[in-house]
Amino acid sequence: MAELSDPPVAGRGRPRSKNAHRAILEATRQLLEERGFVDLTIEEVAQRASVGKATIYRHWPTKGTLVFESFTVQFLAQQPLPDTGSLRGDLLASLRAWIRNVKGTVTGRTLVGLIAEVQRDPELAELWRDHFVVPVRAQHRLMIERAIERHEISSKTDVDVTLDLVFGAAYHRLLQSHLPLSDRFAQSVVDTIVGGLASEVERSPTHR
Amino acid sequence: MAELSDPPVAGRGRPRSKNAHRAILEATRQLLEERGFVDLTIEEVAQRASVGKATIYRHWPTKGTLVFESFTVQFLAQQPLPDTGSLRGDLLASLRAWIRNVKGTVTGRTLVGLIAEVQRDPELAELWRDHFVVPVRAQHRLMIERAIERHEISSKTDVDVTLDLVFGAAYHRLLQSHLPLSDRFAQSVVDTIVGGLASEVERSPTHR
DNA sequence: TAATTACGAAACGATACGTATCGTATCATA
DNA sequence: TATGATACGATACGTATCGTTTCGTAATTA
Repeated sequence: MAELSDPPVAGRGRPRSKNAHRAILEATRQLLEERGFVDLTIEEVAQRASVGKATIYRHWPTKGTLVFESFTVQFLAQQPLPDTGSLRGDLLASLRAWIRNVKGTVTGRTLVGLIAEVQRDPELAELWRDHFVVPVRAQHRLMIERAIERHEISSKTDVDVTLDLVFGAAYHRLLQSHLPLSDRFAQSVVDTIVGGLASEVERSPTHR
Repeated sequence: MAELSDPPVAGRGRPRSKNAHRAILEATRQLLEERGFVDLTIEEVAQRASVGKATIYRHWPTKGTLVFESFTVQFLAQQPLPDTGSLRGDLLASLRAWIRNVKGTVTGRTLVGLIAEVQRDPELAELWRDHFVVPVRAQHRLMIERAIERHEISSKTDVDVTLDLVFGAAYHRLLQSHLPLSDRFAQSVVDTIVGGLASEVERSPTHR
C-alpha cells in the first residue's frame, strides 16, 4: 500500500515536499466529506492545500488515483478479520463490519464514486484490482479457508464464488440502492450461503 | 417503458418530430458501439442524426437518460423468463442468458457505463430504479415464487435476498472484473444458493 | 558554484456541457 | 385563412474542468 502516488525519485534536484503530499491528502479527505467524489475538483484541492495544481499532478496522475489513496487507508483500517470459530459467525461479523463501514458514511459514498470511476478509467481499474480488490479478497478468503480446515465445509468449495455471493449481494444493494443494507439482509445472506455450502458437504461426503 | 423521453405534449404548436426522435436513438445506438458510453458526446449524436443539439435536450434532459432509453429496449428484449420446472433450472437459464447478454458485448459495456453514471446523477438513479431494476426484478421474482408454489423451497424464503445473491454475484464480477463470468461460475452460484434454500426447508419444515 | 528538480502561482488550450438565439416549418384554433 | 404557439436545424455562446505550460524561486546534489 505504502506508495500509490509516484514515489519521490532519489537523485538530484529538489526533493518532493512531504508537506505538500500530506496537505494534498488531507485536503482531499476534507473535500470528499464536503462535496463527495463527483463534485471534488483538483482545483479546489490545490487551493485548500495551498499547493499548485501541477504539484498534485506531479504526485498523482488523476483525481481517481488521488482519491483512491485517500480512501484505501481509511477503508482497509476498518475491515477486521473476525475469528469467531464458525463460518457463519465469521461471515456475519465481516459483512456487518462492511455494512457499518459504508452505510450512510463518507467512506461508503467515496467507495461508490470510486467504483463508478473505475468503470471509466482503465488505468484506475488496474490500480483498483491490484491494490484494493485483491488484498481485500485475500483477507476475506482466510475465513473460508479456515472453515475448510475445520472440515466445516467441503474442501471442494469454490472460495471465489463464496466471496462473490456474500459481498456481491452487498455491493449490489449499495450500488443499485433498491433495498436497504439491513441487518436482516446480512443474516439472510449468510444463512443461505452457509446452508448451501453445508448441503454440498452432505451431497459429496469426500472430506476426510 | 414506452416513453422515457419527454412525451410530445398534446396541444398547440408544431408536434415533436418522430423522425428526429428515431434518428437520435439510432445515432446513439451506433455511437455507443463505436465509442462507448464515456466517449459518446451529445454533439456527435446531433451531427450523426442531422439534428440540432437543442432538439436532443428537448427530448432527453441528459446523456444518461438518452443512453438509458437506447439501452433498455435492447436489454429487456433479451431477458427471457425461463420455466424449466425446477428452481435450479430456471435460475441457471436466467443467469446464463444474462451472462450471454452482457459478456463481451456492447450491451454489457453500456450496462457498466450506465451503472457508473447512475452513481453520479440522482435523477438518472431514480429512472434506473423505477424503469430498470424494479421491472427486471419483478420478472426474475416469478422464478422464486413459482418454486415456493411448487413447495420446492420454503414459503418463508426471502425472495429479494435470493435475487441479490444470484445477480449480485454476477454484477460483482461484471463491475470488478476480478474473475470471469464463466459457466462454471454460473453453475456454482446457482448450486450454492439452491442448496442453501433447500436446507432452510429442512430446518424449518413449516411448509404445508 | 553549477546543474537539476520541485515548489506555488497563474495563464493557457482543449473539450464538453447545457443554454440561447436565429429564421423556418408545422400544427391547433379562431 | 390568419394567428399564435411550439419544434425544427444550425450555430454561437458562456461555463466548467481538465491537464499542461510558464514563470521566478527554493532546495538539493555533484
